[in-house]
Amino acid sequence: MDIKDLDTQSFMPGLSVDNVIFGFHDNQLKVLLLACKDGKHWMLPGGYILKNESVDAAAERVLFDRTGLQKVYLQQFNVFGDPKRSSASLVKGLVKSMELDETLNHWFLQRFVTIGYYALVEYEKVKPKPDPLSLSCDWFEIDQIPRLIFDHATIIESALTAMRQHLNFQPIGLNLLPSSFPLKSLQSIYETILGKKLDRPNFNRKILSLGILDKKEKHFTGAAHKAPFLYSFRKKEYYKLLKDGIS
Amino acid sequence: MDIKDLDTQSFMPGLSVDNVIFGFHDNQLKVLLLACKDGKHWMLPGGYILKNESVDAAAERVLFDRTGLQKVYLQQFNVFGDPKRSSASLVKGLVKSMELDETLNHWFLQRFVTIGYYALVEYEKVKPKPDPLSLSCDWFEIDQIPRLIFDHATIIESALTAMRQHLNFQPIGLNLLPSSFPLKSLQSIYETILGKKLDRPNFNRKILSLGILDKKEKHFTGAAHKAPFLYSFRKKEYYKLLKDGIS
DNA sequence: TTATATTGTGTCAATTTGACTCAATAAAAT
DNA sequence: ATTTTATTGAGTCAAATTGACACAATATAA
Repeated sequence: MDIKDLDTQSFMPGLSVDNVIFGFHDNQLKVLLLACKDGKHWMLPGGYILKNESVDAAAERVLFDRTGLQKVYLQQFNVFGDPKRSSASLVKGLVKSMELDETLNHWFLQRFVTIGYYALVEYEKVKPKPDPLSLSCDWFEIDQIPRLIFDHATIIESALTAMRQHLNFQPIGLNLLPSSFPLKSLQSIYETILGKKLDRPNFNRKILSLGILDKKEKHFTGAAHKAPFLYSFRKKEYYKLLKDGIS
Repeated sequence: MDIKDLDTQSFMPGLSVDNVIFGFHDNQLKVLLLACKDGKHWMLPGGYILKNESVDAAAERVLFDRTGLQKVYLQQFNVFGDPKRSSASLVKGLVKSMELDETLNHWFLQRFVTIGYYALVEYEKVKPKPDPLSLSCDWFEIDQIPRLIFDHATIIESALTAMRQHLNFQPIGLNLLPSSFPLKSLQSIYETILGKKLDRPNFNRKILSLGILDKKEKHFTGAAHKAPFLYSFRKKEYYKLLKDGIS
């Protein structure tokens, strides 16, 4: 997005998209956030919808602009349409800190309905880029989220709930893990999303029975224990399951 | 909605809600549709969002205006945001048939992103009321849907898919059936939504094990077979399951 | 050589599911 | 009055799945 486009009527008024971008690193689920220029708040990577652009394409564009990634799992999950979701006083502070042309104020001060998406991306492949309205772009552990603007904390909560439900009838992990990985990493993702510990033998049995994994070579981590086997996703079978649903 | 409000800037531009309202009658799942004034198309009950109204509230208002019902299950399920979802030529025909003031044309000719909701309502309680833009309001069997405008057929398909998935971890039926009903009616709802036949003994066992039903008196239908027992939902337990999810 | 941590396999009972059978019964047909 | 028909609801049983463990294998550190 280019700020100067805001007053040239390039975007649909009153509508935005916000992406909850999940990555996985150090056996932790992380979320990508942007630092507001007021130095006090963080926010979700979001943006507006071009007049001739589909809403899905806008979400993909925002994802690409912040991460450089394309063609990853990006799922619309909820619309946040409360007229009071952004407080006027906070917006005014933010707009002031952005030092924008006065004529742009009316854009930011309007009411926005935002469409929430969540994305699953490979942490290592992301090159976080702040947008023109923010100072920096960084990963945060899911249970150490800083102070967020508006209802963005609610949006993240809601994304987690949606993922938790999708997990029941969709495979997960292909866009979240590197091309090969130990089973334990996949289990940790499930545990973090579900918010509970899983029994390893039972998890392995279950996930292997889906027929979406290929066993590869052993991986010597240097740690003082048996080396785990690495696995990779069988993409064709994975996408088939994603489409048709589990069981 | 009052048509004259359209040019007084009462509504959020470019945004609408569309409700897929499901009812159940004659062992058939039905959808409530409105007849367009062009005499050729039908459409979903939809509307616009007041400047100071939440999106959910707008969907509730549309539902109430068409059915007279409030406080029923109404679930947001998807946003339809393709810029080409409404064809300009069709819109022009529709606007012409509505014989509106010329100044309103710009409202209908703009691009709309619509937020899809589906509702489950008790068929017998609905008093279908056409809106100011339509000729009539009627129920249609789910597999006998007439020609619809725009992407409304896709929206109905998508609502069914969403329901099918929700069925896996949510109870269903409370707002779709009268206060007491035979188990077979509930089974028929499940069968219609899932699009497949279910084994009666197994269905009964499963649904009764949820602990959300109270057995009531026998109901003599006048048919030449054993009279079925009626059941009613235990509302407290039903809503708890709706909130927490099944299993 | 032993200790430690973690992996992958194996077991087994409990639970759930799928595919059936069958007796009960409300009304119509004889 | 008796038989027939259609449908309900209970019961059975093997197969599949799940949950809760035990345990052997093994990569490195002590």
